[in-house]
Amino acid sequence: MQDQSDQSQKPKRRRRKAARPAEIIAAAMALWAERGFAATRLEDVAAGAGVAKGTIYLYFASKEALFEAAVQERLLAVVDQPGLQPSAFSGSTEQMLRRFLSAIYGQVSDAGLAVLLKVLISEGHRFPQLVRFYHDAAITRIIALIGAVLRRGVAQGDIREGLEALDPRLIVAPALALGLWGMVFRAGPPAGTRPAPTNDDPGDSPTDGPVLQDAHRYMEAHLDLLLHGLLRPTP
Amino acid sequence: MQDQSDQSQKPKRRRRKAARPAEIIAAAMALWAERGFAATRLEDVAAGAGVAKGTIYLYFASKEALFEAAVQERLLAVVDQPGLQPSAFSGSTEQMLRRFLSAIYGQVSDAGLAVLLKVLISEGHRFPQLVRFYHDAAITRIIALIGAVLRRGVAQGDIREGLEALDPRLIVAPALALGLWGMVFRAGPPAGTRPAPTNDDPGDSPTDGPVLQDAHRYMEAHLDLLLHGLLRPTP
DNA sequence: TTGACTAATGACCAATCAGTCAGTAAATTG
DNA sequence: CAATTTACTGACTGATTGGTCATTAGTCAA
Repeated sequence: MQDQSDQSQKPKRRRRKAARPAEIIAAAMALWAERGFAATRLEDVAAGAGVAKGTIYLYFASKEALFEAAVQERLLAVVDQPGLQPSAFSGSTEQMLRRFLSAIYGQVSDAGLAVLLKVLISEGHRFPQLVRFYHDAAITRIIALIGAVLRRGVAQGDIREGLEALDPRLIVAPALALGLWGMVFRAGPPAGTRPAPTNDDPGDSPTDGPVLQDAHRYMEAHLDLLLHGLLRPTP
Repeated sequence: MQDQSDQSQKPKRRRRKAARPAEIIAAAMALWAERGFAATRLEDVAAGAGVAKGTIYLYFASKEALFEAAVQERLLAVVDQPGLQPSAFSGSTEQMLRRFLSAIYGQVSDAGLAVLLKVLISEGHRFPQLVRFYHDAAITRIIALIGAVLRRGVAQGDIREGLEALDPRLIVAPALALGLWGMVFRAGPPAGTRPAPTNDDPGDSPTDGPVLQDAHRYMEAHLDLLLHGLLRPTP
């Protein structure tokens, strides 16, 4: 224990009404990322945010409401990303796609969005209205954006005809998959949790390295694959 | 289910040691699919399987063990899929890829695998050894398979040079994304965002598994995108 | 300084649920 | 047809945790 004999600073409680909600959401998301939604106790969220459990209920009506608030807050940030604005429609198809994918990968490799995705995937049934909101606010918008990029590319003569109607999910899928991959395989057990400390094989499979590091390379490969496909140009 | 109205009048209990485990796993997976792992009570699993809760513990040591058994059983079935055997290495790149993707989509659009994926994504932290098993038994193998297809395609002159080292996850990602998409949005919002459904083209894949109609079109688009990319061939 | 207001607390409550086990009844054996 | 075995049952329990609320204390206007 450090001394707090100093009479003045550091009161045990502080009233910071404005800052609490964001802090609580941040703490909650950090815990959801590592333990999942159901397994995260509200008491731990409180501890992480430096408040007591009751305080959470001053700002959020329930555990579900806390998650809904997190999605709301986070999703708007995603959609307002500069690379996902209509201003992204300019230049060559490659430029448009690169701008778009950069924005998407930026969000997806950020832990924040991946956490919400993870919870939505596993616990979505509990939040039907939230799934709907997510669908309307994010999915629909992103899909429309990709559709626009495709249509513009075709109009410009860059993209093969007929691909205006390509399912836009095919374009984003690798980015989503990368984010989820990171959540599932990121740094297995922290070596303290498992009672079996048998130092196994080096486990340096080339495919599950540090995700953040080669996310950029992955994205470049993704872009190249999108643009040119696998086949080599016929002479 | 038919009830046997034979000489014996339907005893309240029946002893069917051999059939219980599979029935329990099936009931559990059905519930996990709709409610998730944590939210599924063992009592409901028991009801779904037509047994009492205690019976589950005759066959599985714990709730976790039940999930592990489900993964084990299901994963081996996936990997033993004919399209995922070394015999898939023959013919043109398009043939190889089509065979491979058919197998993958067949598994992914089957509810069984998607459920396990869903639980692994959300609850993976609880099953580190299971994540490892999954990684070793399925991921590594599938990734190696794709790597082989790529290398062979390059050797045959079909695939652009340099793509031997393409991250194989880029190839499977759209399939996984489709499976998860189905889990999150199934019975969700109506597809107002999808392009016009041009329904025709009876799914006449000869040896494919049961791929749903929508998934089939998605897969064909995926394959086309993989092979040719977006750009139109330069004249 | 004081009093009023209210943010913040944490002990407590009630509900949930994984896991247990003494007992029951279906099969099997002699 | 007992006697024996064992698959099966379901009421029970102990631990966990979402949510409550009477109490405490930080803040500020008068």
